Amino acid sequence: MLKIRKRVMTMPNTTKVTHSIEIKELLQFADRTIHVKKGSYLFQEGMEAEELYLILGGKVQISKVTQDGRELALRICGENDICGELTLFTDAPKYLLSALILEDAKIAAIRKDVIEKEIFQNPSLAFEFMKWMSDHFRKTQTKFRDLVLNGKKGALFSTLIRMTNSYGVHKDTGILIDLPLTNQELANFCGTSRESTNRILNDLKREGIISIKKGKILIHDVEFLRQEIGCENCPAVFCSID
Amino acid sequence: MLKIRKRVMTMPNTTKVTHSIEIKELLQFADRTIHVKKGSYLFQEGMEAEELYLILGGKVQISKVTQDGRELALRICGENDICGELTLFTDAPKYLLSALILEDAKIAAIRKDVIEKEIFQNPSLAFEFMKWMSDHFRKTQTKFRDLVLNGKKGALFSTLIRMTNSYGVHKDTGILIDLPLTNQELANFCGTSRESTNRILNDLKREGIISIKKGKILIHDVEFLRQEIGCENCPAVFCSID
DNA sequence: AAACAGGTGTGAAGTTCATCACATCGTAAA
DNA sequence: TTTACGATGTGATGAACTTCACACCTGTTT
Repeated sequence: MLKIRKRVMTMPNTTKVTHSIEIKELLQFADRTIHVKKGSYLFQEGMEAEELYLILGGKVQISKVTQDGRELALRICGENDICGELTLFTDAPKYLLSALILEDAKIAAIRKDVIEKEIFQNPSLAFEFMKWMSDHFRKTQTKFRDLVLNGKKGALFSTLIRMTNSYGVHKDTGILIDLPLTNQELANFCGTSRESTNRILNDLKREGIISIKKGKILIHDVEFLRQEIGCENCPAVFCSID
Repeated sequence: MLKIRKRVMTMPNTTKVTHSIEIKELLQFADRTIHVKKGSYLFQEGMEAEELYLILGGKVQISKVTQDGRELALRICGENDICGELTLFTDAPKYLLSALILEDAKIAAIRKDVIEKEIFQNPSLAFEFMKWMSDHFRKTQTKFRDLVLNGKKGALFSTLIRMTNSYGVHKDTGILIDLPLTNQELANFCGTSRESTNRILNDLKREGIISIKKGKILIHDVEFLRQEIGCENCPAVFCSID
């Protein structure tokens, strides 16, 4: 049974702000464009890192695999997102995470040395890149807070809210998360077991907060989820999964 | 009772790398230098953010207070650390976190507009700043992993290890964390209750892993803590609390 | 010396969560 | 259609963690 905590009324989120106009400029420095099939890896943890990637289409999941075989999913990147960025500005050129293709993708590869040099010479690009890093950092930090402070239920609610901001499609009955997700995949984002995730989702279904159609989650009452985790309604740029 | 998991042998950490030589350059753009007393706040969540700060001496704890009054501690900054950086490159000029002075501090305040302009005009500074942001991001991300995947004990172990990297003083019996910390303060870093933290610390004492002298923790066996959380022995730049 | 305050130590009870075990469901292949 | 397989749903059990309650300890004030 869900316990609803009483909360002060909150303001609605602002709409999603993308950096696509600026970040897209990176495309001109691309070394090559590649097509990668669902199920394969764009890169894997420990691999020599010489490039970073700009997603042109498709979906890529960034995750970390632990020594004991568990997986912690961190992001799902789509069009105009950047990944492999963590290896920039460092002399240890190994990928720290793995990038699994969820949906056939078209990706521009940009050499690290090229982008580093370009950033160095182009203040405007440097500025945009810093802005992106800064936004990206806040996403991680707010997610951190949600997962650490609000237990496993908080982790799941936070993940769902973020997914609506990144991949939500507005319907008249609510917001559809346009990603095919299994319970296990969702659990990997929360650091929970598949069973716990399943139980919480079923509680939400019974309460009419969500429903599931063909493996995709439709959220009828996002506000409920927000209130449960004490959401401060930060702009959607800082509350997304990409 | 502690349960010791078997782990593969790991390599020792590299020594701490600081960015002080480069980041210190920011000092020339400082607007003013201020002295702040223990117990007061450098800034608080929600306050108008017009400056960021370079710590010249003393200690500052960065934390987030939740709606229901709990506190999540994120960093302890000391000499040459930067704080208030999250408000850069954004139009919503409010501090997102609070900065409590733990130890009388001398701090240089740098106006946001000045630093942004300077970064824009000085590629070398921009580059160093990005490097710093990038390192800082990885700290957060590895901490995230430790806290989400390894339970509350993992959170505490991770926090202790990070503290040895930031404020550890090598003694012949181990590494002394040179910070006066109460159980509650430590718990705030881990998202746990004071009691849980106390119990885990006492287990560690009984096993001879740590001992406590005058409110400061002396760690005899850091390697044990590392193995328990499946530490990958990343460089200390990415495994610290500052 | 007595009183006080903030921090520590610990049992007991209750909640949350992971794990195991197994039934069911839906879809795609044989 | 039957079989097979991956995903879902759910009880039971135990471990991890929080919460409450209170004793104790230590240094400081009166």
